[in-house]
Amino acid sequence: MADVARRAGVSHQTVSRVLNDHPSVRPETKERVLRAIDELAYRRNSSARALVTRRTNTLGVVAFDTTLYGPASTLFGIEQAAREAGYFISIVSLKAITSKSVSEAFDYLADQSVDGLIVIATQRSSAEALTALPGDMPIVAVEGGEAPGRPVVCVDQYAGATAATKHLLDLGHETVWHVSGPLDWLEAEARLDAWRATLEAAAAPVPDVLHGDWSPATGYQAGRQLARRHATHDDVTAVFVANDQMALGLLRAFQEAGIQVPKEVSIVGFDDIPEAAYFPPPLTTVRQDFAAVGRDSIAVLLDRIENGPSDAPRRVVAPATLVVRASTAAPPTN
Amino acid sequence: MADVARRAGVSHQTVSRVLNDHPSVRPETKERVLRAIDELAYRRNSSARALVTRRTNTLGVVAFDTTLYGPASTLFGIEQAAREAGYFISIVSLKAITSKSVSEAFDYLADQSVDGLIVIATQRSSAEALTALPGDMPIVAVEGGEAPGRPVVCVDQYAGATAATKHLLDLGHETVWHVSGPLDWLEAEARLDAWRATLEAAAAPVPDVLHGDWSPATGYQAGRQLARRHATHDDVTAVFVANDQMALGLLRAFQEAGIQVPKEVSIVGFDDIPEAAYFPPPLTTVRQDFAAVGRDSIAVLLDRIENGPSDAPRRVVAPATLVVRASTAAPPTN
DNA sequence: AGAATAGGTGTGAGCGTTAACATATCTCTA
DNA sequence: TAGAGATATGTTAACGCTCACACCTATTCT
Repeated sequence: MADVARRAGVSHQTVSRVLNDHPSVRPETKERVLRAIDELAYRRNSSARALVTRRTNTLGVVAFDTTLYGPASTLFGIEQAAREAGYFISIVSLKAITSKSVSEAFDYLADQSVDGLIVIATQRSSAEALTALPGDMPIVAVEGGEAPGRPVVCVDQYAGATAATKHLLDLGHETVWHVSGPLDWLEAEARLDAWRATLEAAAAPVPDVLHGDWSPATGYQAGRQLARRHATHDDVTAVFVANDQMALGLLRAFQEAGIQVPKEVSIVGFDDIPEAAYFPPPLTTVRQDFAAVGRDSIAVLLDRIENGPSDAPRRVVAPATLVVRASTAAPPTN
Repeated sequence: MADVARRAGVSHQTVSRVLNDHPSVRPETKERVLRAIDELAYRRNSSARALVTRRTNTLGVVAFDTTLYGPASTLFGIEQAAREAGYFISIVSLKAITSKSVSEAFDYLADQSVDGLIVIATQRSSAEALTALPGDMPIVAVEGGEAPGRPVVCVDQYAGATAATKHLLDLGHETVWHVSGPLDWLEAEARLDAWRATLEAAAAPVPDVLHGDWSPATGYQAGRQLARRHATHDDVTAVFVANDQMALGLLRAFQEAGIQVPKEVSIVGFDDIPEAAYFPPPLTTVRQDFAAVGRDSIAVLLDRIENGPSDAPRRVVAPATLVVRASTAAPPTN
């Protein structure tokens, strides 16, 4: 910086002013400084800057299983939004979410002096871990349920699951079965709750819930169970599956059992992964607006960083929309 | 730090020594300092440290379309390995890879003073952009072809594609068709080359190549073309598809055309995405060891950072293994 | 015309850490 | 027991930047 100042014939402070767009620098001087910067390929030292401003311009993100479509998309959205806002993103991708691993991740990122933290708190345990974190760092929970005192940004799981269930009821199905995700996931719980509430509101019977772990394998198992039931009873005509991957497993199990979708049984998934449109048959599912989640979470976090903690607990909800394809139809008329 | 020193009754330098595991500190003193650190919940300022050591302990990663399974998995592997090595990871996820966007990403990360850079250079253009980057920063290319002068870490695409093609030939197929990825992707090119070379080595005819863009949609289109060919000619019995998502599109097209897999036509994919085992039918495919790629790329990069640029251009290759499932069988005997 | 104001620029200090050197204490050997 | 060497600790000076303030020049107002 001293070199630049010398070359431009000004003081280091003026160089600093140019770098920070300070208003009171003569255009001519500014021009001269910029030229010097360019000629010397000068780059300001971010560490020195961070040392004095006490701001690293870096945001930490704690995520879990980022190879799944949902988390990966959320992460992507966050990264885009952060970069647009001029912030760097430092990521910790956890293999398991426990109170311990989350607080380790917190320590790790705090050591890096991040300005704020986004925790993709998909699981109940992580939402709990969140409340245990020191309170002086701005934190936003993404997909977290009620993290007391922390702002939360999430997709409207409830509305999405309601739309899915309602779609099936509206087609004329007596009731809708449900294959849920692991119940320690808040999303799984929200989808389950919405499904049940929608059935109850329609005075439809509420069948037993089948449980999976998001994987196609468990969807397949659930599918086999439902196929057996289909063979003996006659009341399985519609299934709302908590994500697309499990829905794929279900489709496979039904195919093996000779059950036609959607002629005999209708299926709705959740996520709208890129493959969903090419499932056999193309899957009716619920699409989540991950880009909006990314934008909103960054916006809320930056607000917290700049204006300090707000008293009003915020909860920002991104839309989820039903995408109707070929896996749903009216029930068979016996 | 001064507070800690005062509380422990030592100088700030001794505190620094304890923090950096300097050998010559009396255990008793160390104990006292550690207690003071703990009591005051002291955290060393990473910016100040970076300022004087000229090391930020941060690695930059430039990636592209991180919602795809491959890049997301690679990223995950890199993050795990970096954290294990005590480094932070700062990510830039590009929407498009051009020479311009890569060099912008470089500037962005250079402004953050990263100690080194990993570029997931899946596309030819990014591999080229790589060579244009300033030479004073340690850089490792992941999945890049020959980035002159830069070390490269990649999956053995060639061996994987060879195994896939050979598997089909060994089953008795006269030849193997190929649906490639976009040819500006180095992986697509390597898989194509390996496929062609394997056919030629076996003196099998080399059919025209069909082209897709990795998406199920283009796989579907390719599948329709092949289904038409299947109806008129009789020479489509085996297809090697450059990734699993396109293979899904193919399966769908074949199903619509009434072509049975694997009875009439065998299909092999590439990637082994989690869904692949539940495709109709379960897909024979090639699995890539992304964790190894992550580990290796970090290892090579840290080597460069610590020992300076080496004269020997390195190329580290991670294994790809064929996973045989139910989408491949011997050709029909007419 | 003189004073008040605003715009443009320079000076010095300090952010919290580590490196280099200086100093004090201990241990071992001749 | 003296003195060399190792061990343990303290002192001072950077690292490269921004902040607070001081200063100087124009311009405007009374």
